[in-house]
Amino acid sequence: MRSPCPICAALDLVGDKWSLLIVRDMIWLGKTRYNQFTDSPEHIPTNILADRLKRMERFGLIQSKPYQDNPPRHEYHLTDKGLELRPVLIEMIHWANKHIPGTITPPVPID
Amino acid sequence: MRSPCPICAALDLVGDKWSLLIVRDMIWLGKTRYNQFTDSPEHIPTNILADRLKRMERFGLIQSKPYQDNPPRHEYHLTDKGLELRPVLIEMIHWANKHIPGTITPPVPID
DNA sequence: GTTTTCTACTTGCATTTTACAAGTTACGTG
DNA sequence: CACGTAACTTGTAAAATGCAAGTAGAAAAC
Repeated sequence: MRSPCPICAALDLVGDKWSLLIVRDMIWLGKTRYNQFTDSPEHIPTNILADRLKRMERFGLIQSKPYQDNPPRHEYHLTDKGLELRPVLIEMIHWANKHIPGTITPPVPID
Repeated sequence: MRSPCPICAALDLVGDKWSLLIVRDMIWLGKTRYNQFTDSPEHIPTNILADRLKRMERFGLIQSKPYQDNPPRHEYHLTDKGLELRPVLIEMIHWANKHIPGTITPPVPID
């Protein structure tokens, strides 16, 4: 930890360009599998996705459950800790819709 | 822009480990000068600080005002666009205080 | 029943970003 | 006039990111 500041601590976990987009896909689009995340319009690189899924599981934001044995495959689901990032994302949506032209209010209800 | 998604657009501006810490210092600690930011407990590297101040000004999150001519020095102040990141930060504080042990509720009132 | 496609990754490598240390420039103090 | 301070800049090593290609097994297509 860089400091005991809660904002700093949060940024240590999700302060990058990709983690919160994965959370977004899980919360509002119900995505759970590898391919579904790579299909998103931002086109996350596959090595970054693999890394973030591992990282987020290590941090307790998501949990992976195997859904077949051979070859081993898993689905990724948000834990409570991950799910509760939702208010943060909602405020980011409000802010961006107000201040960044060209952003589109999501077609799904956000709250 | 990677996509018109508001969350993605917000992350393109502040999706890194340092920008929001500078905003935090401005909102709750009233910091405006270079040295004040380097004094924070996270110890931002000076080149990163210089880069972020320029970047955030380019994005319209802050505005720099000269307060002396020779040598040229400026103070940095949040614009409305920057100030309104406050609800995002507040949700991050709530989240971290609940889910990351060792974080300390800030000594200043957050809302 | 073999070739092709699909899923879920991993690997290699070039580019970019970050981190740390040291240097610079002009002013302010004793 | 030596010394400290504010606000940077520069150099360089380390880490993160991005892109393309490769892989292994299963399922689908022909």
